[in-house]
Amino acid sequence: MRQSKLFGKTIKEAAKDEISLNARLLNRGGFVEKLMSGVYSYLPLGLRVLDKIKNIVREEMNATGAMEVLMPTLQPKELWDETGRWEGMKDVMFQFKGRGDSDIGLGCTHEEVITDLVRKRIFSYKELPVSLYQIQDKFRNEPRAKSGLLRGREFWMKDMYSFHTTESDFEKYYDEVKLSYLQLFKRCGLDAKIVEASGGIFTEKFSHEFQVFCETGEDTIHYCRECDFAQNIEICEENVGDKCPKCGGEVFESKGIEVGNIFPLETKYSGAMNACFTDKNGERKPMIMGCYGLGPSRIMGTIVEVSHDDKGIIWPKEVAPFAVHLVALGNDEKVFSSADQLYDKLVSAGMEVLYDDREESAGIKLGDSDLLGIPMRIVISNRTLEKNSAEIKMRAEENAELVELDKLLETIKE
RNA sequence: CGGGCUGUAGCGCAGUUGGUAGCGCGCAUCGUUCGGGACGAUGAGGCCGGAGGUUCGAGUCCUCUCAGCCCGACCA
Repeated sequence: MRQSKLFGKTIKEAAKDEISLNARLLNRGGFVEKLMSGVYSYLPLGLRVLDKIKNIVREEMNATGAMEVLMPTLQPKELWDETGRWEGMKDVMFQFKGRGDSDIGLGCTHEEVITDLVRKRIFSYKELPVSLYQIQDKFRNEPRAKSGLLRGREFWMKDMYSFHTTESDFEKYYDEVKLSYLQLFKRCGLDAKIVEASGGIFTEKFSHEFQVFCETGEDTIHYCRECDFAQNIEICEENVGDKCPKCGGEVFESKGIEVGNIFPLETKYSGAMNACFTDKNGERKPMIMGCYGLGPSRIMGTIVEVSHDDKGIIWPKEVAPFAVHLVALGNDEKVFSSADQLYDKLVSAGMEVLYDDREESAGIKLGDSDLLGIPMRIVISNRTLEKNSAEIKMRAEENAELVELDKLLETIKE
């Protein structure tokens, strides 16, 4: 991609009413643009990042044996009346009239729809277990949208639902998804910790949150550094400094951003909606369910919160909008023709390259490059051409190295 | 939903006791620059968030309203 053609250029000063760091950097870099409170457009750069995150999520969910589906955003009141949640969720769900007197809601979660889908298609224990997920825009009329991409009214969510014949089969899958989540967060450059939390309206049991420790998080976690004990303070009985109930170590506190949350649903929805299967003995039983949520757009914001410096974003390799930022410095024909050639070579070698071919000053280009946070930067200038070399810099590493142009491709491919 | 702050050019801001709107950045054109947000010149760009009121006259005063941000409450 030639930067001169890229829609969404950088801006120097962020809008003053964007206080949150992720929103400021993403807005300045031309990744997102706010339309209204909690509602953002994704520009080409931002969409690339979002898509990379979604694809990581896809790969990891598929690896658990789950299958991707896509359910509607428009949903009829009648379905939600089966669980009583049309009334129960009217504060958070956008609800309005369709044709005639029909009531329609915008999807804020999909338990009702998925349960309806599965009860229409699955009848026997032979067809279970099954796990289905979707990656979709969700709508919630948040009382207070805030913190840029972290809490929006329209946002991206991956929601997965699994259906099982037995509690033990469910538990086995639930644990598998836990590991899968840890793996996908790691690939996104996030160090997420599993935290026990309230089951909310879903379950009497604990749910499990995936928390990224970060000062700007809105959750507070009590945890032990010696073992894996960690609880959201909304359910935690231990205070800071108390003994860890699991290993006797000390309890610490941290703020956290909840990037994922998984729940044992048991038969709450299958029971209410009559989603049953026939077992070996010919008995009809409600399916045992789990649900597994995470937010790709919130992950994107979280990455920025935890991975940046004073000059801009530092994208982890797997989610970066481009692998390489090729920057031509100095508006000199020789520089541009060399950079053009290198760009063509890199692209034909399959590299994802953003090529800054703009006629801008060195300061602007390098500053923008810092802001955009692409992991590897290759600089071509008169200075480097004299040495028949390019300067390669990894983001967040101070020292740049000079590499001969001819050997550059091999260097990058490693 | 309570509390606080803010709405003036695309963005950041100034605008005095009420007298008819300005600066910086950005944008356009020209010239000089070219490894850390260079410089000069010229130019375009405004329903002062909206409605009502006070006044000879409102960006400025009053009332209402809408929007955004922050702190709470909420968070399926």
